[in-house]
Amino acid sequence: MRRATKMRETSEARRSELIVATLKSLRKHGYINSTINTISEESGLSRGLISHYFANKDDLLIVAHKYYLQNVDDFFRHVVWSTKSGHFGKLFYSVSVPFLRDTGFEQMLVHYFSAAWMLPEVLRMHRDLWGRYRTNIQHRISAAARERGLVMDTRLAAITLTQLVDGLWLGWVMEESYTQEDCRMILRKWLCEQFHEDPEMYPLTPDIDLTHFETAAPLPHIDD
Amino acid sequence: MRRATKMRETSEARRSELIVATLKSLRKHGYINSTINTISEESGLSRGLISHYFANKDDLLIVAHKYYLQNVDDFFRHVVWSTKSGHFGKLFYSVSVPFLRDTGFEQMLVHYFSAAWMLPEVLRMHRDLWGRYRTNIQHRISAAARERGLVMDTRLAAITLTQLVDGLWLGWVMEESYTQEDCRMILRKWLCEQFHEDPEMYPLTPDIDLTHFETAAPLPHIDD
Amino acid sequence: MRRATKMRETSEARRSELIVATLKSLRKHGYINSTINTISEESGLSRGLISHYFANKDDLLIVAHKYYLQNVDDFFRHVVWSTKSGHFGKLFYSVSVPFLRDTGFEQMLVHYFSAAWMLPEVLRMHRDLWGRYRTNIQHRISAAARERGLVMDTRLAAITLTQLVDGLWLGWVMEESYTQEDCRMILRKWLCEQFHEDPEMYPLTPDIDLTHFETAAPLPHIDD
Amino acid sequence: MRRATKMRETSEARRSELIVATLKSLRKHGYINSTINTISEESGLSRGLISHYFANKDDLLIVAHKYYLQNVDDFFRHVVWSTKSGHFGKLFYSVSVPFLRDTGFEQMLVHYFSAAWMLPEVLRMHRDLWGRYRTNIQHRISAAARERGLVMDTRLAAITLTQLVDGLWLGWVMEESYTQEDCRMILRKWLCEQFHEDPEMYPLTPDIDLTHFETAAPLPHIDD
DNA sequence: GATGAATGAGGGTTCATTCAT
DNA sequence: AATGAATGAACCCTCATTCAT
Repeated sequence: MRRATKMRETSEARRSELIVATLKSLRKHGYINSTINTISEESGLSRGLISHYFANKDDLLIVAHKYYLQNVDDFFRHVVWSTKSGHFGKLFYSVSVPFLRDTGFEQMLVHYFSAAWMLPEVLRMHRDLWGRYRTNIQHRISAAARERGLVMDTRLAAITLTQLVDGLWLGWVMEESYTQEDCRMILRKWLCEQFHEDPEMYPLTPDIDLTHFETAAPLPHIDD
Repeated sequence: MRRATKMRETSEARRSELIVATLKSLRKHGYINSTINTISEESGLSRGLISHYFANKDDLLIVAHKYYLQNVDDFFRHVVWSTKSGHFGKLFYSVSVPFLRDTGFEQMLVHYFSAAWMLPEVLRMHRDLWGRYRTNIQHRISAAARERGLVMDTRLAAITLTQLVDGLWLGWVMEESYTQEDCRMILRKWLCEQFHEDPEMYPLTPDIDLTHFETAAPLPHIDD
Repeated sequence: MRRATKMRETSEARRSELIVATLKSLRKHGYINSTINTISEESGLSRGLISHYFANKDDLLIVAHKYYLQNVDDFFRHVVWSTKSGHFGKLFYSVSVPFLRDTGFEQMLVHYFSAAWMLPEVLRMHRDLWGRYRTNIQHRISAAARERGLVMDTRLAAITLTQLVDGLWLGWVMEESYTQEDCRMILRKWLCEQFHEDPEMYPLTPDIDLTHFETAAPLPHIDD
Repeated sequence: MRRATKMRETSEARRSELIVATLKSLRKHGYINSTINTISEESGLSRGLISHYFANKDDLLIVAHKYYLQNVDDFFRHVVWSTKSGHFGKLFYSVSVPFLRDTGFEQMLVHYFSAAWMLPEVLRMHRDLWGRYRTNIQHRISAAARERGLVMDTRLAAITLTQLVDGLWLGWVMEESYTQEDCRMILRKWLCEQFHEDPEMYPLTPDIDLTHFETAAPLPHIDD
C-alpha cells in the first residue's frame, strides 16, 4: 500500500511535470508550434510517455488549460480572501487580479481563445469560468450598491466591469503600450465613479503577499 | 492593351476569390485547421493556384487579414462620416462600430490574435491599426471635452474606451451571453457619464445605411 | 512564300533562343534546378512557348544537348582543318581541342553524363559521338604510325589517348587543381613518347583563330 | 546497458539499411529520380523513418556518398596492403583498383559528379579524396623513380596517371565499349614505359583475394 | 504565334500516434 | 513505467503541362 501510494504520487508528479512542460512549450513556441516533441523536450521525458498519461495531444492541451485556469482562480481567491477591506475594496482588488502579477503565461491565453473553437471542452471551460467570475462580480456590485443605497443595473454594470478588465488585459498582452498600473488605475476610476468613492482611499496595490498562495496548480518561475 | 487590362482584372478577381475563401476557411475551420486544401476547396480553385497568386500560405494569411482589416476600417469610416451629429455623437457611434453589424467573421479575429505571435507582420498590422484607432478616439475625446470645458486624462480615457470596446467585443464573441445592443448601451452610458450627456438624446442605432458602404474589400454574405 | 520563309526563320530563331536559354539555365542553375521557369526567364519568352516548340522538357534537354555537341564537334573540325601540319600535328591538336577554349559550359556536360542514364537518347548521342571521335583518333594514330614505320596496338592506343583526354577534362572540371595548359602538355608528352617526336617542335597552342569558326550552333558569350 | 547497446546497434543497422537502400535507388533510378519514396521502397521501411535518422534528403545523400567512398577507399587500402611487391608493383595495382571489381555501383558515381554542383559537401568530399589519391600516387611515382634513378616531373606524371585512370573509368562506365582488362593493360603499358619495366613481370590481376576485405561500409551484392 | 492562368501529381518534411522492448 | 523506433497521413510547395484567350 505504501508502494501504491508512492506510485500514485509519482504518477501524479509525472502528470504535473508534463502539464507544466506543456504550458512552458505553449509559452515559448506558441500554440501551433507546440508539438509532442517540444513538450517532451521541455519536460525531459520521452514522447511516448505522454500517451501513457493522456489520451492524446488535445487531452493534454485541455488538461493543461484547466491547470492554468486553476492557478488563475486560486490566485483570485487568494487576493480576495487576503484583502482586508469592505465590499468595495474587495471588489476593486478582485477585478485588479489580472494586473497584480506577471506570470509570463498571459499571452498563452490568447492561443486558447483561438483553440476554444476547435476544442469544445476548452470553450466550455472558458464560458464556465468567465460566467462564474461575472456572477461573482455582479454579486459584489450588488452588495456595494446596497451598502451605499445606490440603484443600478447590476447586470450591465457587471458586464461593463468584467469586459473592461478583459479588454484591458487583451490590449496589454497584444499591444504592450500601457502598463498594468494603468489598468488598475482605470478600474479604480470607473469603480469610484460608480460608487462615489475616493480613489485616494484605495492604493493601487493591495497590502498582501502576491507571490505566495495556496494552489494545487503552481506555475513555474520564468526568467527570460 | 484591352486584353492586358482584362487579364489583370481577372487576376485581381482571382486573388480576391482566394482571399475571401481564406477568410471563409478561417471562419469555418479556425487557424490551425485552415490548410491549403480547405482554402482551395472553399474557393473551388486548385491548390496550385494559391502559389500562383501568393508567395506562400503565410503570405496569403497576412494578405487576407489585411483585407479583413481594410473592410473593418472602411466600415468605421463609413459610420463616422455618414453620421450627422456633433463631436460627441460621432465619438459614440465610432466606438459602437463593432456592434453595428454581424458579418459572421468576428470569431476569426480571435484566431488572428493567436496567429499574430507566429506571424510578426500580423502583429505589426494589429498594433498599427489598434494604435491608430486609439489615437483617433483620443482626439475625439479631447475635442468633446474641450467643447464642454471638461478636463480629463485623455490618454487613460482613450485606453478605457477602446479597451472597453475590445473587452465587450471579446466577451460577445467568446461567450455569446449578451447582445450587441447591450454593448452599445454600455458604451453610451460610460460616454454620457464622462461628458454629462443625456443618453436619451443618442439613439443606440445611428440613422444611416449600415449594409452598403464603399470598400475595396467586400465581405461575402454568410448564411449558416 | 516570302512570308512563309520569314515565318520559318522566325520560328527557327525562337527555337534557337530557347535552346541557348536552356544551356544558360543548365550552366547557371545546374541540371535539377533548371526548370521550365528558369529557362523561360533566361530566354525572356513565356513558359507556354516551350511546349509550342518542343514536345516536352526532356525533348528540349535532348535537343539542347545535341546543339551543344554540335558546337563541340564543329570546333573540333575547325581546329583539325585549320591546323597546317602533318598527321602527327593534327593528331596532337585534335586531342587538345577540349583544352583550347573555355566556353563556360564544360561543367554542364557532367550533368548530361548523369542524365544520360535517364534519357536513353542522350546516352545514344554520347556513345555515338564518343565512338566516332575514338575511331577518328584511331585512324590518325594509324596514319602517324604508318608514316614512321611504327607498329602499335592502335585500338588500345586510341582508348588510351581519348580516355586520357576525358580524364584530364573531368579532373579539370571537377577539381580545378590544374590548368588547360597542363593538359595539353601531358597530351603532347604522351604523343611524342609514342611517336618519338620532339615536343619542342609542337607549340602548345596552334597558330589558328580559336574564337571564330563556322557552326550552326553558336554558344553565347558568358561573362560572369 | 545491454539494452542500450542493443538498441544502438539496431539503430546503426537501420541507418545502414537506409544508406544502402539509397545507393541502390541512386543506382537504379539515378539522382533526380531518386526520391524519398524510391528509397523507402528500396529499403522496405517507411518514408517517415528517413527523417528519423537523417536531417533531410540531402543529408542522406551526402552520408550515402561518404559511405560509398569509404568502401572504395577501404578496397584501395586492401589492394595496396595485400599486394606483395615493390614500389612499382604497388603503384601499378593501386591505380588498377577501379578495374579489379565490378560492384554495380560505378554508374552511380556519375550521378554524384553531377550532384556535387548542387551539394557543396559532396564536391568537397570529392576534391578531398581525389586530391589525397593523387598525392598518394605522386609519392609512389617519386619512390619508384628514385629507385631507378629516373628524373621526371612527378606532378605532371601523377596528373597523367590519375586522370588516365579516371578517363578509362568514365569511358568504361559510359560507353561499355572496352573491358576492365583493357584498362589494366593500358595502365601497365604506360607505367612500364615510364619506368622501363617489363610488362610480363606484372600480371594484370594481383594474386590476392579481391572479394573479401575489411570495411565498415560493405556494399550489397547486386544481381540484376 | 504567343501568353500565362490553371491544374494536379508528386516532391520533401512534420508530427501525433502506436507498439515492441 | 518508460522508451524511442516506426508508421503513415497530412502538411506546404514545386513544377511540367494544358488550354482558353
